[in-house]
Amino acid sequence: MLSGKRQVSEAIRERVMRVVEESGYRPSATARALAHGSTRTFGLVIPPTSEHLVVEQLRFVGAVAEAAAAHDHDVLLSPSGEAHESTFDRMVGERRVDGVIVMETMLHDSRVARLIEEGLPFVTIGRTGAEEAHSWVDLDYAGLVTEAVTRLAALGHERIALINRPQRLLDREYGPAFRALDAFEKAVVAHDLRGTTVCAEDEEESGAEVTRRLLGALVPPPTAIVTVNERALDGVVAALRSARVVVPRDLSLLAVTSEEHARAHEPQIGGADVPTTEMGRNAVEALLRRVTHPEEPLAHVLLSPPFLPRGTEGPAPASA
Amino acid sequence: MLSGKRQVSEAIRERVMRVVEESGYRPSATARALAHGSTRTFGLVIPPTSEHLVVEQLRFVGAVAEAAAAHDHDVLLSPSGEAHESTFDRMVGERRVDGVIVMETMLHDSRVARLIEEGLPFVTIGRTGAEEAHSWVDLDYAGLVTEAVTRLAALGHERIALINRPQRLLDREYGPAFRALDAFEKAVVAHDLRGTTVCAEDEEESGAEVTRRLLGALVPPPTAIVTVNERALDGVVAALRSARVVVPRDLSLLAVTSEEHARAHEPQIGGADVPTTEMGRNAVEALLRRVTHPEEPLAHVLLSPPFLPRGTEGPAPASA
DNA sequence: TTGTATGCGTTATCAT
DNA sequence: ATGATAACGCATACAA
Repeated sequence: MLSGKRQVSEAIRERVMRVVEESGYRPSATARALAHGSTRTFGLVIPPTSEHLVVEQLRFVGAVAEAAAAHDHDVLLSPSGEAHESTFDRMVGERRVDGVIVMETMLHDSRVARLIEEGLPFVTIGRTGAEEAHSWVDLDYAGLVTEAVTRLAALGHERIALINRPQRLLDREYGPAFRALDAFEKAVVAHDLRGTTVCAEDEEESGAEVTRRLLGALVPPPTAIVTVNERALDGVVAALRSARVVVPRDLSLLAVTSEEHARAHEPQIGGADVPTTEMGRNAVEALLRRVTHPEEPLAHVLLSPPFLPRGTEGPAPASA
Repeated sequence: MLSGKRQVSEAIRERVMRVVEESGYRPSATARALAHGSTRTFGLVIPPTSEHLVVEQLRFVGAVAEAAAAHDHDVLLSPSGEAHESTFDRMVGERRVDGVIVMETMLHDSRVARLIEEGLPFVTIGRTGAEEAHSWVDLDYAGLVTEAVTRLAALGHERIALINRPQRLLDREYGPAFRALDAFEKAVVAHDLRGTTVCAEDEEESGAEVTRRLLGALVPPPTAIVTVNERALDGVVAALRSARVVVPRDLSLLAVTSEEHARAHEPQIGGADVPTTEMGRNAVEALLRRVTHPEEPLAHVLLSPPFLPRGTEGPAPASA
């Protein structure tokens, strides 16, 4: 009972503190966890490295670790993917953690099912199909894509392309890819435009390749591109430059990507930020509430960062 | 004693297994850790997110998590930096882990001192000044930079620039930055060349800015650039393109960076790979040996990936 | 081969 | 206000 939960006289308190100082005593986290029933540790399920990890995700991992540290909690990593299922299994089965944050949540997610079954508190990054049933923190991809299309429509664009995340993620019903596609198609119909949607891998070369295809195969080509694929964006910019397509004179370009990444380009790419730090902080705090106050309502945090024009959107060029 | 350490008759084994199945029993990791004295967990000290994290580092974190998982171990994150010292303190002080992997090791590193003091097994990524005193996994930056300079000298280059990691890391005596600089200066002298060394932040814009300075301020400008700064490389390439400098016709460019990153450029950048996966695996296995066989010699793993020319090095242009 | 008791280092609950 | 003691859930050593 070293940690001040008891009424202690000043004298004895002094004495104890002195001994603690001198002997360099530190309580054992393991023993405390066993006795107290809480590990002061959160699990973080990260995407497999076999897929291309993006800077956004790294920043998020760091943000979670730092936010957890701010609340005196540690973070236990659990790589997901076929080969590493056992880690997740250990984490939840052996109760190594008080709660879990799940990255790259799918609309139908087996990990979420397992967590519900085990009754372990958790927060997902991105919503599942049963979004009312658990806490989540998500980015409003649908709203942001809709806004992008609306802006472009207002500027007179009639042919717009969406460069989405990898097809594999769409197939596995990855929320952001799924919702971006859905919102894009609806917005295109609403504004009576011609929309094209393509997937690119999370890598530059794929983004470049897809862009070349958009410019070459489509007749006439789109006058604006919207993308939610951070890594592909680099390739898009490179391909446009190679093709001597000047932004925004010949083509408008908007992206949902981390602000740091958007501003690293020349010109800086307009669009909305993926606020990784804020998402990490929100996730940790939501999880903490689930753990300490299970009776409180679930947290549903839908972040909608402002759209920042940075000069990469302009009026549609006179038709070809 | 569920885990096969005891001689059990087949009959009772069956019975136990059946009950385990039916009741969904799972041993508690915490209780086991307390009784057995080992947590089956490794700590991983990551750089602060306030600095620009690079893809290399993210891949390394993932690689460590996956390598640890392959040996039935989990990974506990510890963000380093002023504000988060408490996390590290908890990790080692309260013995939440069996061992620690330290990223971004400095030549004089307080965390290493602490770990030695505590007698906790650990492996550093990069060497400290007392490299014989502990296990480490490092990349041979000195050797790779030397090879780059030697190659360029053989091609007739006489003015070569090194774009290093941020000045801040040099000031704090960060090994890779330190050794790259040292090796560069020695190689330049050995081949009787004119060398220029500059630091760039870990971001594109800084790389571009530094490159513009090299091309503009130096008269005559260098005919070759060597860099160990992954993020700055993007800026270097962009600045060269803007300045209409054609690689390798006008200038040779070599980089030590992750292969994935080097190949994402057009043209692909020649140089040496930063083998993050291999480093992660080596670090985990070295740490595992320290934990299980403390009497065995320390592991000193110096990785020296092959230099891969990819067409960005050519003969020195006829002098201006 | 099998049952039983004690210890791991805390927290929490009793009496005092 | 303080001291003693029982859990916490498992491993291990010792009896049986």
